[in-house]
Amino acid sequence: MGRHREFDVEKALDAILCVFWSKGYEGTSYTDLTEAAGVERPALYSAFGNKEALFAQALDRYYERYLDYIPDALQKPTSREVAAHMLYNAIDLNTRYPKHTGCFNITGLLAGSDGAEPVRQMLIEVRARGEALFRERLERAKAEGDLPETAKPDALAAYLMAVLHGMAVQAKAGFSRETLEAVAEQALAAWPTRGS
Amino acid sequence: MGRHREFDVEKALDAILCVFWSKGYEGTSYTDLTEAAGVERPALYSAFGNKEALFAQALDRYYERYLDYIPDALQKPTSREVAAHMLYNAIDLNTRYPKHTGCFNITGLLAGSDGAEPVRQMLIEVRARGEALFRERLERAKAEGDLPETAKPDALAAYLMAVLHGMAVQAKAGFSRETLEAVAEQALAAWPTRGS
DNA sequence: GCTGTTTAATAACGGTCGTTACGAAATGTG
DNA sequence: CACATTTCGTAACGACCGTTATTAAACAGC
Repeated sequence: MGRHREFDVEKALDAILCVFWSKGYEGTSYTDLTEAAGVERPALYSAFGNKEALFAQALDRYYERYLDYIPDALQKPTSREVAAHMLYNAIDLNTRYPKHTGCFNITGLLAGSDGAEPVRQMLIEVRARGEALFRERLERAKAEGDLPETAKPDALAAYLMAVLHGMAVQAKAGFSRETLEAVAEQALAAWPTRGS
Repeated sequence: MGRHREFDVEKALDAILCVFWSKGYEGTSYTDLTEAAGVERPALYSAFGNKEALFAQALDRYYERYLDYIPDALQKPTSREVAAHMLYNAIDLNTRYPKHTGCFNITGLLAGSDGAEPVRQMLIEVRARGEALFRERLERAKAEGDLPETAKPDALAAYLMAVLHGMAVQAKAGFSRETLEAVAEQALAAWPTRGS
C-alpha cells in the first residue's frame, strides 16, 4: 500500500553518478543533482539517504557499470596483456564522455574540505583495493613464470596504477584519446618480459 | 603615510599556500585561511584581492618556491637524467610535508563546481606549460642524438608527466617515499637509450 | 596637536549549502 | 467510500560560504 515511486531509482543514480564524476563530491550541489536526476531533493533523500550515502552508491555503481573491464582484464593470460587491457580500457573510459572525462574515483580523491574527509578516505580505500587485485594478479604471473624472478609485483602494480591515475589527470586536462594511447604505449615499453 | 601593515605578507601567503595545497581551491574556506595566516579576512582581501586572485598568487609562489627544481632538472646533460631528476625531486616534494602531500597544481585540477571552473582552467594551463618545457627539452635531446631517431618527444613528455601526476595522486592516498621511488625506478626502465 | 591616509577588527551582508517539516496527492486494503 | 500509508513538491531551516561596510587604531607630514 502507499503511493508508488514515480521515478526510476537506477536511472536517477546513473544521472547523479555522471555529475559526481565531473565535479567531485563537494563540487556537486543538490541543485546539480536534482537537475540531472529530474527529481526533487526529498525524493533523493528518501531513496538514497544523505549526500555521503548517495555518493557511496554512485561509487559502487561506477565500479560495476564502468570498471567492469577490470575483472576481464585480470583474466588475460599474460601480465602484459593484463596491463595493456587495463590501460586501453581506461583510456576509452577516460575520454568516452566529453561531459565527464577522467576517472570518478580519482576525481574526488585529491581535494576537499575537512568535512569531506570521510569521502576522501572512502575513495582512497577503494583505489587501494583495485591496486591490490592487480598486484595479486602479478604475483600469480611471477609464480607462473610469466614474469621474471627479478620482477617486483608490488612495484609493477603501483607503477601501472600511477600511469592510470596520471592519464585520468591528463584526461581532465583535455588530453585526446590518441595522446593517451601514446602514453600507454610508452608505459608498456617498460614491461618486463619472460626473458629478462 | 598611513598605518603600517602589521603582518608579513609573504609569510601569510606561504601559510595560505599550504592550506590550498592540502584542500584545493573550493575545499579551503576563509576560516581556514585566516586561521593559517593569523590574519583577519579584510586584511587578506586588501593584500591579495579576492579568493581567486589569492589562489593565483599562491600558485605562482608554489612554482617558484617548491618547483624550482624543474629549471635545474632541465639542464641535466641527458634526457634520462632530466627525467630522473624530475621524478625523484617530485617524490621528495610529494612526501616531504605530511600535512600537504601530493602536488598543489594537480590537487586543484580535477574536481570543482561550475563556479571554480576558471581556477581549474588556470591549473590546466600551468600544467601544460610545464609539460611543454619538458617536451622542448626532449626535442633538443633528440636533435643532439641523446635520444634515438625513433623517439617521440611529445609522447615521452606526456608519459613522464603521467607518471608524475599519478605519483601525486598516490602521495595523496598515503604512499610512502619508498613505494614512490619503486614506481619511479620502474618508470625509468622504459626510457629509451642512445642505442635503441 | 591636528589632519589626512592607510590598516585593523568587528560584524554583518546576500547567497548557497545540505537537510528536513509540512501538507497535498496518490496508492492498496477493509 | 473511508482508511492508513507512502511519495510528492513547496518551502523553509540553520550553518556556512565569499565578500564588504563600518568604525576604531596607528602612522606621516605640517
